[in-house]
Amino acid sequence: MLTRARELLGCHLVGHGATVMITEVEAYDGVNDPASHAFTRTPRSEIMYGPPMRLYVYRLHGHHCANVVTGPTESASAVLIRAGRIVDGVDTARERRLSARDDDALARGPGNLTQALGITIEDLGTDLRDPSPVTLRPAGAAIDAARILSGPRVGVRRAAEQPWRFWLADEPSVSAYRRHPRAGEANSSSSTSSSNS
DNA sequence: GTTTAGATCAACT
DNA sequence: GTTGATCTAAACG
Repeated sequence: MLTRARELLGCHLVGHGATVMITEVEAYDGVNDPASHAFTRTPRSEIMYGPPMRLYVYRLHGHHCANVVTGPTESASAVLIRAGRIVDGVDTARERRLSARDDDALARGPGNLTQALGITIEDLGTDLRDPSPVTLRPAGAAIDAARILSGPRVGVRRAAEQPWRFWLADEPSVSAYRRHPRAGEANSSSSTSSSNS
Protein backbone atom coordinates (compact mmCIF):
# COMPACT_ATOMS: atom_id res chain seq x y z
CA MET A 1 0.00 0.00 0.00
CA LEU A 2 2.73 2.43 0.96
CA THR A 3 4.71 1.23 -2.02
CA ARG A 4 1.89 2.31 -4.30
CA ALA A 5 2.04 5.78 -2.85
CA ARG A 6 5.77 6.01 -3.40
CA GLU A 7 5.41 4.82 -6.95
CA LEU A 8 3.03 7.66 -7.71
CA LEU A 9 5.74 10.18 -6.95
CA GLY A 10 7.20 11.44 -10.18
CA CYS A 11 4.25 10.28 -12.25
CA HIS A 12 2.57 12.73 -14.53
CA LEU A 13 -1.04 13.60 -13.89
CA VAL A 14 -2.79 15.11 -16.87
CA GLY A 15 -5.92 17.10 -16.26
CA HIS A 16 -7.87 19.13 -18.76
CA GLY A 17 -4.94 20.45 -20.69
CA ALA A 18 -2.42 20.80 -17.90
CA THR A 19 0.13 18.30 -16.66
CA VAL A 20 1.88 18.05 -13.31
CA MET A 21 4.57 15.83 -11.97
CA ILE A 22 3.37 14.48 -8.66
CA THR A 23 5.64 15.58 -5.85
CA GLU A 24 3.60 14.94 -2.75
CA VAL A 25 1.11 12.21 -1.88
CA GLU A 26 -0.63 10.75 1.13
CA ALA A 27 -1.70 7.13 1.50
CA TYR A 28 -5.08 6.24 2.91
CA ASP A 29 -5.65 2.67 3.94
CA GLY A 30 -9.38 2.38 3.48
CA VAL A 31 -11.03 0.15 6.03
CA ASN A 32 -8.02 0.23 8.34
CA ASP A 33 -7.64 3.99 8.29
CA PRO A 34 -9.98 6.12 10.41
CA ALA A 35 -8.95 9.16 8.42
CA SER A 36 -10.12 7.63 5.16
CA HIS A 37 -13.53 8.29 3.73
CA ALA A 38 -13.70 4.59 3.00
CA PHE A 39 -13.39 3.74 6.67
CA THR A 40 -17.13 3.16 6.56
CA ARG A 41 -18.41 1.67 3.37
CA THR A 42 -21.06 3.82 1.76
CA PRO A 43 -22.30 4.23 -1.80
CA ARG A 44 -20.13 7.30 -2.03
CA SER A 45 -16.93 5.55 -1.04
CA GLU A 46 -17.79 2.50 -3.09
CA ILE A 47 -15.52 3.79 -5.83
CA MET A 48 -12.52 3.15 -3.63
CA TYR A 49 -13.54 -0.45 -3.17
CA GLY A 50 -13.64 -0.84 -6.92
CA PRO A 51 -10.88 -1.42 -9.46
CA PRO A 52 -7.66 0.59 -9.11
CA MET A 53 -6.44 3.43 -11.29
CA ARG A 54 -9.61 5.36 -10.91
CA LEU A 55 -10.16 8.86 -9.66
CA TYR A 56 -11.93 9.68 -6.44
CA VAL A 57 -12.80 13.33 -6.04
CA TYR A 58 -14.42 14.86 -3.03
CA ARG A 59 -15.34 18.33 -2.05
CA LEU A 60 -13.61 20.23 0.69
CA HIS A 61 -14.00 23.86 1.71
CA GLY A 62 -15.57 24.59 -1.61
CA HIS A 63 -12.58 23.15 -3.43
CA HIS A 64 -11.85 19.65 -4.59
CA CYS A 65 -9.34 16.98 -3.69
CA ALA A 66 -8.18 14.20 -6.00
CA ASN A 67 -7.36 10.65 -5.00
CA VAL A 68 -6.08 7.72 -7.01
CA VAL A 69 -7.64 4.40 -6.09
CA THR A 70 -4.76 1.98 -5.78
CA GLY A 71 -6.39 -1.26 -4.75
CA PRO A 72 -6.39 -4.13 -4.16
CA THR A 73 -10.07 -4.10 -4.80
CA GLU A 74 -11.23 -5.06 -1.34
CA SER A 75 -8.98 -2.87 0.75
CA ALA A 76 -10.33 0.48 -0.50
CA SER A 77 -6.84 1.93 -0.49
CA ALA A 78 -6.40 5.30 -2.11
CA VAL A 79 -3.67 7.88 -2.46
CA LEU A 80 -4.36 11.57 -2.11
CA ILE A 81 -2.50 13.73 -4.58
CA ARG A 82 -1.40 16.63 -2.44
CA ALA A 83 0.96 18.58 -4.66
CA GLY A 84 2.68 18.56 -7.99
CA ARG A 85 4.89 20.56 -10.26
CA ILE A 86 3.56 21.90 -13.52
CA VAL A 87 5.42 20.35 -16.43
CA ASP A 88 3.02 21.19 -19.22
CA GLY A 89 0.17 23.59 -19.79
CA VAL A 90 1.58 26.21 -17.48
CA ASP A 91 -0.49 28.89 -19.10
CA THR A 92 -3.68 26.95 -18.51
CA ALA A 93 -2.75 26.32 -14.91
CA ARG A 94 -2.00 29.97 -14.34
CA GLU A 95 -5.36 30.99 -15.73
CA ARG A 96 -7.07 28.67 -13.31
CA ARG A 97 -4.96 29.70 -10.33
CA LEU A 98 -5.00 33.46 -10.45
CA SER A 99 -4.24 33.79 -6.77
CA ALA A 100 -0.97 31.91 -7.11
CA ARG A 101 1.91 34.34 -7.07
CA ASP A 102 4.70 31.86 -7.75
CA ASP A 103 4.74 29.04 -10.24
CA ASP A 104 5.72 26.70 -7.45
CA ALA A 105 2.42 27.44 -5.75
CA LEU A 106 0.29 26.56 -8.75
CA ALA A 107 -0.25 23.00 -7.57
CA ARG A 108 0.82 23.26 -3.95
CA GLY A 109 -1.85 21.69 -1.79
CA PRO A 110 -4.63 19.30 -2.81
CA GLY A 111 -7.20 22.01 -3.43
CA ASN A 112 -4.84 24.04 -5.53
CA LEU A 113 -3.71 21.04 -7.51
CA THR A 114 -7.21 20.08 -8.55
CA GLN A 115 -7.96 23.66 -9.43
CA ALA A 116 -4.85 23.95 -11.56
CA LEU A 117 -5.80 20.77 -13.41
CA GLY A 118 -9.44 21.68 -13.64
CA ILE A 119 -10.52 18.57 -11.79
CA THR A 120 -14.04 18.74 -10.43
CA ILE A 121 -16.63 16.38 -9.05
CA GLU A 122 -17.54 15.55 -12.60
CA ASP A 123 -14.25 13.71 -12.97
CA LEU A 124 -15.16 11.32 -10.20
CA GLY A 125 -14.71 7.72 -11.27
CA THR A 126 -12.60 8.56 -14.29
CA ASP A 127 -10.48 5.67 -15.43
CA LEU A 128 -6.98 7.09 -15.42
CA ARG A 129 -5.79 4.56 -17.96
CA ASP A 130 -8.27 5.46 -20.66
CA PRO A 131 -7.84 8.48 -22.87
CA SER A 132 -9.89 10.93 -20.92
CA PRO A 133 -9.58 14.51 -19.74
CA VAL A 134 -7.79 13.20 -16.66
CA THR A 135 -5.02 10.68 -17.14
CA LEU A 136 -2.16 9.27 -15.10
CA ARG A 137 1.10 8.56 -16.86
CA PRO A 138 4.07 6.62 -15.50
CA ALA A 139 7.09 8.48 -14.36
CA GLY A 140 9.42 9.41 -17.17
CA ALA A 141 12.47 8.53 -15.15
CA ALA A 142 12.84 6.37 -12.09
CA ILE A 143 12.76 8.32 -8.87
CA ASP A 144 15.76 7.90 -6.67
CA ALA A 145 14.62 6.36 -3.41
CA ALA A 146 16.93 8.69 -1.54
CA ARG A 147 14.86 11.64 -2.70
CA ILE A 148 11.68 10.28 -1.17
CA LEU A 149 10.97 11.55 2.31
CA SER A 150 8.12 10.54 4.57
CA GLY A 151 6.27 11.89 7.54
CA PRO A 152 2.87 12.25 9.19
CA ARG A 153 -0.04 13.34 7.08
CA VAL A 154 -1.12 16.93 6.94
CA GLY A 155 -4.21 18.24 8.59
CA VAL A 156 -5.70 14.93 9.60
CA ARG A 157 -7.25 14.46 12.99
CA ARG A 158 -7.62 10.71 13.03
CA ALA A 159 -4.49 8.57 12.87
CA ALA A 160 -2.37 11.68 12.71
CA GLU A 161 0.64 9.72 13.86
CA GLN A 162 0.80 7.51 10.78
CA PRO A 163 3.79 8.50 8.61
CA TRP A 164 1.93 7.89 5.40
CA ARG A 165 2.86 11.07 3.63
CA PHE A 166 5.53 10.95 0.97
CA TRP A 167 7.13 13.72 -0.94
CA LEU A 168 10.15 14.45 -3.06
CA ALA A 169 13.00 16.29 -1.45
CA ASP A 170 14.33 19.26 -3.30
CA GLU A 171 10.85 20.20 -4.54
CA PRO A 172 9.58 23.69 -3.71
CA SER A 173 6.03 22.74 -4.63
CA VAL A 174 5.71 20.55 -1.56
CA SER A 175 3.66 22.05 1.22
CA ALA A 176 4.85 22.18 4.79
CA TYR A 177 3.59 19.87 7.48
CA ARG A 178 0.63 21.15 9.37
CA ARG A 179 -0.85 19.32 12.26
CA HIS A 180 -4.57 19.33 12.83
CA PRO A 181 -5.54 21.54 15.79
CA ARG A 182 -7.49 18.80 17.48
CA ALA A 183 -5.37 15.83 16.45
CA GLY A 184 -4.90 13.38 19.26
CA GLU A 185 -7.57 14.82 21.46
CA ALA A 186 -9.90 12.49 23.24
CA ASN A 187 -13.12 12.13 21.35
CA SER A 188 -15.29 13.67 24.01
CA SER A 189 -18.68 13.66 22.42
CA SER A 190 -20.08 14.75 25.72
CA SER A 191 -21.24 18.14 24.77
CA THR A 192 -20.64 20.44 27.65
CA SER A 193 -23.92 22.04 26.85
CA SER A 194 -22.54 25.38 27.74
CA SER A 195 -25.55 27.44 28.40
CA ASN A 196 -25.11 31.03 27.72
CA SER A 197 -23.98 32.90 30.75
C1' DG B 1 -29.12 6.10 7.64
C1' DT B 2 -25.91 8.99 3.85
C1' DT B 3 -24.65 13.09 1.15
C1' DT B 4 -23.92 17.90 0.17
C1' DA B 5 -23.19 22.81 1.34
C1' DG B 6 -21.40 26.25 4.26
C1' DA B 7 -18.98 27.77 8.48
C1' DT B 8 -14.72 27.89 11.16
C1' DC B 9 -10.02 28.81 12.39
C1' DA B 10 -5.06 27.83 12.89
C1' DA B 11 -1.02 27.65 10.06
C1' DC B 12 1.13 29.06 5.91
C1' DT B 13 2.90 32.69 2.44
C1' DG C 1 -4.96 37.01 2.25
C1' DT C 2 -5.14 31.95 1.22
C1' DT C 3 -5.86 27.11 2.26
C1' DG C 4 -7.90 22.97 4.06
C1' DA C 5 -9.20 14.04 4.46
C1' DT C 6 -12.57 19.46 9.98
C1' DC C 7 -17.00 20.33 11.81
C1' DT C 8 -22.00 21.09 11.93
C1' DA C 9 -26.43 21.40 9.97
C1' DA C 10 -29.82 20.71 6.54
C1' DA C 11 -31.61 18.02 2.58
C1' DC C 12 -32.41 13.57 0.83
C1' DG C 13 -33.84 8.38 0.62
